[in-house]
Amino acid sequence: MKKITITDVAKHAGVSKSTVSQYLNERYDYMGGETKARIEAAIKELNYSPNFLARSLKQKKTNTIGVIVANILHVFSTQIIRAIQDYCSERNFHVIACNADDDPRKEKQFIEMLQAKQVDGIIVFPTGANKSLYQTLIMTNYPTVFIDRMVSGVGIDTVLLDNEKASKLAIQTFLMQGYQRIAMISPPLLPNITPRMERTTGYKQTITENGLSLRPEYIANVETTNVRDHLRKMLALREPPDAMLALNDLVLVEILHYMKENQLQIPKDLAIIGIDDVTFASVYNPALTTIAQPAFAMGKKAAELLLEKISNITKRREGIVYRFEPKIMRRDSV
Amino acid sequence: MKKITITDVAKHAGVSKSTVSQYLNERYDYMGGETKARIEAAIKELNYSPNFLARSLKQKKTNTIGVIVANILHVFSTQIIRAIQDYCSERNFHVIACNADDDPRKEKQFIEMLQAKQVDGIIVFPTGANKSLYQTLIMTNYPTVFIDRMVSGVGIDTVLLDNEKASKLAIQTFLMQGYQRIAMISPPLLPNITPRMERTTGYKQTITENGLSLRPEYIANVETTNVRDHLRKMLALREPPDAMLALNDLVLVEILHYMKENQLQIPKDLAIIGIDDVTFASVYNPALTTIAQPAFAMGKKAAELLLEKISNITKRREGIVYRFEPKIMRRDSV
DNA sequence: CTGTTAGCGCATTCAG
DNA sequence: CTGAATGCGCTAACAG
Repeated sequence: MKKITITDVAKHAGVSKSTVSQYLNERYDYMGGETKARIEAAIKELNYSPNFLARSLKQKKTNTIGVIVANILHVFSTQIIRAIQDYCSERNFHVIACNADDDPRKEKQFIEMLQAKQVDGIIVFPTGANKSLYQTLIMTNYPTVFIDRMVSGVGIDTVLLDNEKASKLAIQTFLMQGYQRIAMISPPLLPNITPRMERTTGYKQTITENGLSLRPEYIANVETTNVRDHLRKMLALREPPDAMLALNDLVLVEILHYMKENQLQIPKDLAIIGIDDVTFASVYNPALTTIAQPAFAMGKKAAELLLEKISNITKRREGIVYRFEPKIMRRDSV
Repeated sequence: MKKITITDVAKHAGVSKSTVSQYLNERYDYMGGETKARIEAAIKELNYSPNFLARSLKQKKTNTIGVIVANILHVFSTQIIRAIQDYCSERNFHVIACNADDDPRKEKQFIEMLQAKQVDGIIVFPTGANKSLYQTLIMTNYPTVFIDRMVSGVGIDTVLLDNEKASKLAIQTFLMQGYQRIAMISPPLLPNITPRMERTTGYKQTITENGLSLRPEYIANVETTNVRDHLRKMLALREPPDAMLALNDLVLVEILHYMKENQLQIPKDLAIIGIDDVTFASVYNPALTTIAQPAFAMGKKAAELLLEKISNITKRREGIVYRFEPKIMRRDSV
C-alpha cells in the first residue's frame, strides 16, 4: 500500500497542490465552497493524512520537545515527565523522554541527538558537567529549561525545589516532637548535584539555628548500596540518633529495608522523614511522614516556560530561577 | 545564529554536497584521503550536525517508534516503557510514549499522529475498541506489536502474561497455607481488557478444580474508588473471606488502605496476594506476597519484535502470541 | 574518486 | 480564487 501524498489528493480533487495545502492550513479565505467540498471528499476517500516530517522540514518546527532526566529511577523524575507530557499533550506537542543515567556523556549525546531531530526545545535535569554545551545552548538561543538542579554561571531558566526549606521542615518536625539526635543520610555529595548540597546545608543550618551541635557522625554520604551498612554503624554509636532524614526516595527505601530486617520499630527506635513523597507513604505501616515536592506543578511550570520560549521568538531575559515550596506530609513515622 | 547545512560544509571544504553526504554515511570507499580530512575539518570548524528530519524524509525512516499505553498509572506500564526505551536506546532508536488513558478516541488520535510523524512502528496496549483501525494497520503492513491485552480477530503479534496462571499461582499459594475462603477484587470487567477477564477465569477455574465452591459474593468487579466499600461489605458477610487476591496494583493499594484504616492485620485478619510486583512489596510491613509480571522481559520482547519487523521488510506470518510466565514472589502477606 | 541532477512531501510566494 | 515554480536539507543514481 503506497503512501498517499498531497499530490494524490490534489489530482483526485482536480485542483492544485497549493490549493489543498491552503485547505489543510485552514486558510479558506477565498476558496470556493465547492472546491472546499471536493477537497474534503478527496481526503476522506483517500484516507489521506499529511506527512508531518515534510511539513516540519519546511516550517522548521516539529511540535516535539525533548526531556532528559538525570536518573529515571527517582519517583520525582517520573512524576515530572508525566506532568510535562500531560501539559504538552493538550497543546499538541509530543515529548521524547531520555534517561541520561547521571552520565554527562550520555547527556551530551542526547542533547545533540534531539537537536539533530530538530525538536523545538528541551527540558533537562542537568548533570552539570557539560558547561560548554550549556553555553552553546544559550548562545544559539535554543529553547531550554533546566529543572531540579542548578547550574551556576549559565543563564538558563531553572525550576527548582526550595531544598533548604525541605530539610528545614523535616528537622523542625523532628524537634517539635522532641527528637534531638537527628541524623541524615544522603547519596554521595557531588558539587553539580545541587539538591543534595542544598538539602545538606538546610539540615546543618537548621540544626545549629536550634542550638544543637552538628555531629559529623550523624551525617552520611553514601551510595545507595551502602546505606544499610552505614545505618548500622550509626545505630551502633554510643549515642545513636533517634531521628533520621532520608535525603531522597532511594535512600528512604534502603532505610526501611534495614529497619525491617532488624525488626526495628518506626518511630520508636528511629523516627524517619523522607524527602520525596513516595507512592506508598500513606499505606505504609506506619504511614510515612514525607516532604513532598510539588512535582506536578514543577513539571507544568517547566513545560509552560519552554513552550512560551518556543512560541515567543523574542528572547526574554533568561536565567530566572523558580523555586517551589516543599510541603510536609505529616503522617506517623515521627 | 543561522543553522548550518550540508551545503555550507561542502562549500567550506571545497567539495560537492554529495561528497559530504557520502562522508557522513561512511561510504568512503574511493574517497581521497585528503578530501576526507578536509571535510572532517570543515565539519568540526562549522560545528555541523546533520538534520535528521531531512534525512528521514528522504529515507522514509525516522529511527523512532511510538508506544501507546492504555493507562500510565499502572506500574506495569511504566516498567514496560522503561524496558522498551532501554532496548531501543542501545540501538539508536528513539521512543515517543503516549498515554491513551483507556480512551479509544485518544488511542486513535495517537496512532494517527504517530503515523503522521512517520514513526517506524508502534507498540500498543490496545484498548481493543478500534478494531477497524487495527485492521488498517495490518492491511498496510505497518509494523505494530500489541502488548498486555489480546485483541481477537486481528492478526497482530502480541506479548502477554499468562494471566490465568497468575491467578492460579496465587490461589494455590493460599490453599497451601490452608486458606479456603478466597475472594478476589478486580476492576470492572470489560470484554476488551483481557487481563482482567483471564485472571478472573484463572481464579474461578482454580477454585473449582480444588473442590471449593464458587461464591459470587467473593468476587467483586469495581472501580478503584469503590474498592474499600466493597471490601467492607465482603468482610461483613456471615462467612467473610480469609484471603484476598488483588487483581492489580491499584486495587492492592486500596485494599491496603482499608486494612490500615481499620487496623486489620495481614495476614491474620486477611491474607493478601496482589498481581503486579509493586515497588514497595518487600519493604512493606508485612512484606507483600505478589505475582510479578516479567515486565522487563516482556517490554524487551515487544521491542525486539518491532525492530525486527521494521528492518525485515519481508512480512513474516503475523498474529503470534507470546505468553510470559508470571512468577510468585513469596513474602509474608499470606 | 567527485560533481551534477533529481527528487522526498509539503508550504509559500507570485503571477495569472 | 488557483496553479506553477521554488526550496527546506539531504540522499541517491549516474555521469564524468
